[in-house]
Amino acid sequence: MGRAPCCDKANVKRGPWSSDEDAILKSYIQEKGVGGNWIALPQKIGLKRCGKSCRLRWLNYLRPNIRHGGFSNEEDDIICALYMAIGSRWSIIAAQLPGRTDNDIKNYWNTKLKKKLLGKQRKEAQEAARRSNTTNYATNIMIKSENNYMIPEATTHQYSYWPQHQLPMDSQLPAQLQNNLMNTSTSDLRIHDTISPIPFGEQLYDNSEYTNITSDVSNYMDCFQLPNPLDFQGVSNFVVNENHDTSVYNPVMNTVPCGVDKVNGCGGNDATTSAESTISWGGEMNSFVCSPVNSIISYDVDYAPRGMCGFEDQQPYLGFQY
DNA sequence: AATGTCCTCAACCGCCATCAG
DNA sequence: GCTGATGGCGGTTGAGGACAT
Repeated sequence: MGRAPCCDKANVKRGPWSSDEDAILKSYIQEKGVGGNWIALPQKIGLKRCGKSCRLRWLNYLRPNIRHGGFSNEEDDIICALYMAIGSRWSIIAAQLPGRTDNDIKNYWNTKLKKKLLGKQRKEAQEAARRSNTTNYATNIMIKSENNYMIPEATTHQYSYWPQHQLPMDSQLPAQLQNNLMNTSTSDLRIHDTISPIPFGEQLYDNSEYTNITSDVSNYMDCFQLPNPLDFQGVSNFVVNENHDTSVYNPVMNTVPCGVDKVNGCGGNDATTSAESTISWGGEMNSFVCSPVNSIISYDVDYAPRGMCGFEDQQPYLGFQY
């Protein structure tokens, strides 16, 4: 037996709101507030609407200071960066864009931004294919470009994307890691010893229950104003960039903290957590870490998202450092 | 002008989390 | 701890407008 509906569907009006209905709802809420009960509200003010519908109408349209349409390039960047980091958690993304609603951002992404980025990616992929001197650091390395987001097309219903940048091999990459990367085949790179020690991280792989990195993860979560760090209960195996000041996280400045995924029991249905499905893992991932965007190294082992480090079948993916 | 197709976005649906009793 | 009510959210739908033929 399913749940009882929140309202009597036969006796509620559906479809677009009239200006009269808007006026009634708006004036009441502005004067008296919601009163903590959306379900009871429509009856109280004489609207033949479902309480949920009232709530949606208020939040997405009638609420003061709502902006519609006309997304700026800066907003595009923020949406892209956040989508990249946390996936389709529109409410969190909306919280970073004053005046924008999650519904608006979701619509904007689905109808425009995704296509825009895909188109750009196709173009760049074609250009890159023409360049015979493209440098591959690994057999599955992604095509590089400058300062652009890219969306892997071989994803399912959602897209991941990642800004692509030239690997700063000469100056920023620690010498040992440079050697490891240049002298190691792709398959070897899946052995975590190859990329150990991690220059900035504390612990690449530890199958123990938790690590002291969990608190750092919580800090990252705070950056995104995630309401409940326990969503990420079980997170461990994290590489944390100690030089990355989470307090100044700014998508526009290309500093992306990390995303997380549940660690244990990641397979099967559990593998469809928001972050994971969004990023479209190729395999079962235990965790991942994003490095600052402007110094990504792009590997794509088993379709792992680029510029990240993860674990599959208890084996770490290759790294991403700079 | 008529028709078909595509696009946009407001609104709905259903699931999950939270909370009170 | 259990249950039902409610809130919150992401995915999806479909009406209507824009555009193409």
